[in-house]
Amino acid sequence: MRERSLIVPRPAVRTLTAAVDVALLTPRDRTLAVLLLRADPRARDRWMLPWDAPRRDEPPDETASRVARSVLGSQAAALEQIGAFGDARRHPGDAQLSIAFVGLVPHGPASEPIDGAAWVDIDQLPLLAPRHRMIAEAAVDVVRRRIDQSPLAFRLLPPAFTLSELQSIYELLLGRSLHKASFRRALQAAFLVEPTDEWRREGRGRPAQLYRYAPRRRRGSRRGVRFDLID
Amino acid sequence: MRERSLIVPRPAVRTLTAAVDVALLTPRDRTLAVLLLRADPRARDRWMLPWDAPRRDEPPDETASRVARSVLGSQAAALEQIGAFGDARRHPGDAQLSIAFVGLVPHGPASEPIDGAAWVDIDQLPLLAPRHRMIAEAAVDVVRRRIDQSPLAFRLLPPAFTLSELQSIYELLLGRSLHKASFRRALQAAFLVEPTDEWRREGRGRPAQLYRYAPRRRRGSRRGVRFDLID
DNA sequence: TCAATAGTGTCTGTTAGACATTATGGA
DNA sequence: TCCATAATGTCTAACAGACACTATTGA
Repeated sequence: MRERSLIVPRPAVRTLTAAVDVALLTPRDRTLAVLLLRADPRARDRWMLPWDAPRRDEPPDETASRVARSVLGSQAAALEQIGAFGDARRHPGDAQLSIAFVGLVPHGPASEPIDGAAWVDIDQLPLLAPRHRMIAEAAVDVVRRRIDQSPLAFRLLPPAFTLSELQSIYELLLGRSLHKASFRRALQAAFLVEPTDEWRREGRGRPAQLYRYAPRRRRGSRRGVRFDLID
Repeated sequence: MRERSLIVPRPAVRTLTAAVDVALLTPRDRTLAVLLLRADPRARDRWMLPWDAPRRDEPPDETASRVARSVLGSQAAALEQIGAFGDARRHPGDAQLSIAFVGLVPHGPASEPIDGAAWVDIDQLPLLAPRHRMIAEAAVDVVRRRIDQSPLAFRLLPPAFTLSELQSIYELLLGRSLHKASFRRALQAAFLVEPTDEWRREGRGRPAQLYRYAPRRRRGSRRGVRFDLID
């Protein structure tokens, strides 16, 4: 049967044009916003995601964090790869392949973008290259899907936050409202946060205690399969 | 502030060498096995994942299914992208960038590989290029993480299967044993399978009814956040 | 008959979700 | 005082997990 192994000859690599594209997300009002750059200083209605080509021998994740730093300033967002996109959809630099990353940015003064950039509501994307629109939507998708598996919500909040703010983030990402008492019970059981001795008052109502993210132990979670399918 | 926008000049793409690497997984005994090819007909102890370069204008997922077909025959495995790997770890074709895919193959006669290929226990990987070892491990990781979010288990089984087989797959992927009655209750509540009127007897013991995958409705699953963290 | 596996009924401790109540601020 | 928000206590239905039991085959 040696002939059959000839079906798979030793392959050789090919070159293609590649770019690293970054979708930075932040909570804004009641939805998520993505950071866009003007694609052209003269065209005021064409936008793009921050992106760049990898430098020589630069791994994609380093390219991504370099791109994120260049638009957010020194602050380094926590980036995660979404995947590689290489179909016919057009990229603003006509890259054949896009390596896409998503980053979560806490809402606040640190998230002020540079000139020429703007936070845009994810449900109201302007004119974007098809590849970039696809990546922006995939970024939201990835975050929504991983929210219950890793502590992503805390990356969208400043170091100190109220439990109501935390719950809002979860509701934003899950796309549904949660029961307050249950939410706090689950939070307490998970040992994810600890209270500070600060309180915040805003407007009327009782002031809220501030908490910080302080994961103390992984919950055993020795439970059966739940079959909570998404698709 | 027009000067600040100069910090982000319009980027240009670069070319790099790329490959599409495929990790095909199948259940085997009590663990997962990955399909490996001999890296060199003369070297009997050097192996590699199936891979190839994308053809001109061929999207990565098409390259991946082409590679999968070439080693599995006509059968098309359900492939999913793992991500792009581009660090210094060496690739057998010295590709700078790997676009990695994972595919799930049901155990059975259809999974017989071509000559020069072999299913290898995932815990006993032989000598592999570092890039490929990384991809193989990431493939298992991805599958384990998504098992409770999508019906991956059914892709590792033939169209008709017993509930004990299904439970074994879940136990294999979750890495722990499940309670039989609870497992079946959860399965029934999820409306994922339906019984056929066939039964299978093997060796001693009562014959098992065969089921087929037939998702009928998405379970409401309107439950609070569980905070079942993985990391 | 025994051994082995499939499949089901029942009980119990846990918990998600609902509801109500108290606490504490501003207007 | 009234209203708004935070925070917590209690109840209940649902459910995960444990156990026991029946069912059906081969040896």
